[in-house]
Amino acid sequence: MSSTRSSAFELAVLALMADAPVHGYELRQRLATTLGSLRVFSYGSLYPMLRRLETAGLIDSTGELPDPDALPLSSKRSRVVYRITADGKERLADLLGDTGPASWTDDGFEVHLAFFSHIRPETRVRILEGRRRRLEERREKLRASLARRAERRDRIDAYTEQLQQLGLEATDREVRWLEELIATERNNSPPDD
Amino acid sequence: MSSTRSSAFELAVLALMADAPVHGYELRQRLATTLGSLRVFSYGSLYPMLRRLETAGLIDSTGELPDPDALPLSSKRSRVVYRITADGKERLADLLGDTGPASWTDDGFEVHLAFFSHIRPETRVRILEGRRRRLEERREKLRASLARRAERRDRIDAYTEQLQQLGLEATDREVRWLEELIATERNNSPPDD
DNA sequence: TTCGTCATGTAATGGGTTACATGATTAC
DNA sequence: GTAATCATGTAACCCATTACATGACGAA
Repeated sequence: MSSTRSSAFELAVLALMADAPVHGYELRQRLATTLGSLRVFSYGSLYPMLRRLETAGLIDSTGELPDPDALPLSSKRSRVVYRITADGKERLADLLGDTGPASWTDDGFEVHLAFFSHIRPETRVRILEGRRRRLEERREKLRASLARRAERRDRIDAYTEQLQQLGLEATDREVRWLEELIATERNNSPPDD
Repeated sequence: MSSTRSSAFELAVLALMADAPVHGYELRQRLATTLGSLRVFSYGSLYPMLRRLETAGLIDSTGELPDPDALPLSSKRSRVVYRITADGKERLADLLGDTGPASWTDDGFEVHLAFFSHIRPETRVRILEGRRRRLEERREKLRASLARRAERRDRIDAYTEQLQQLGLEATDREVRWLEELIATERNNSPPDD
């Protein structure tokens, strides 16, 4: 219910807050480094989002000071520090476990992956497989389209065909990439490390 | 001036209309087939867009009947048929020639490519090179990020690293794809055919 | 003292979607 | 006659961005 699909954003915020309490400004920096250029959120969307989350009881800002000591930037600047609540943690778990109806263009998967370490291994495999299924569907559509073109039953532009060819290769590569990740995951170890 | 970045949409509409007069409903079908799943526009955005274009004098709807004869679906259904104006053609030429500040995530390039046959060969090369430059920048950023990680100066998630690795490969492949297209274009012939 | 950056927010705008409303025509 | 699809539109909403407004603090 009420799953307003800014959920990737919400997921990222809650996940970062689950590690440690943060204030808005810091949160944005961390989002930028964690998500890379996957997605950049402006303050104009971040602060209203924090409001929403607090109203929903998923985070709260009552405790004002984040780290009393051991802080090099010990400043008394006005900050609003948020921490995740019990409800928020539940919501986070839901979001993390949800593969969603996400189409292959959604950055939902990428954001998910950025917080994969927060997820139980079985769930990880489920999510990876979901992504693979969607990519396989796309791959089939592209193959079908290219095949129709080859049979001259369809008239698409030569440039569009090149684009589809590139898309097909990329999709195929990502499917194989996912299969490697799934295999590694089933082997019970995260990639690398 | 006033380049409200729904220009990819505008470009597609004007380009299709430059081929032949169309009405809104048909336009949407054609957009869907021409652009594939690149981008799908709903009527809720298409009809207002047609209004805007007409107000701007880029298209006009005075001539109501598109094809008096030679029409299998000869129906008297109420239609508003639009044709491109002289101003509209000018605008289209501008849009087609513009590579824009488009970031690598923009679908502007893909839409452009879908109408590449409308563009003069030299301009095509310019656009392809622009895209290549942006991709090369992205490639360098990804390489730098991965290198930092390798030197342990940066701590990014293992999954994120995998994602960056995939992104790097995809970017690299697209650069090479572009180089082939550019070479073919310099050879003065469109790909395939 | 002035500039950068920390820090929080609001208002206006952009660019789109879904759902709704309406009705004619065609195929079964 | 009834369902699909052709055809045009509007209203409500969603999600996010840019630009603006404000102000404190630290460093040059």
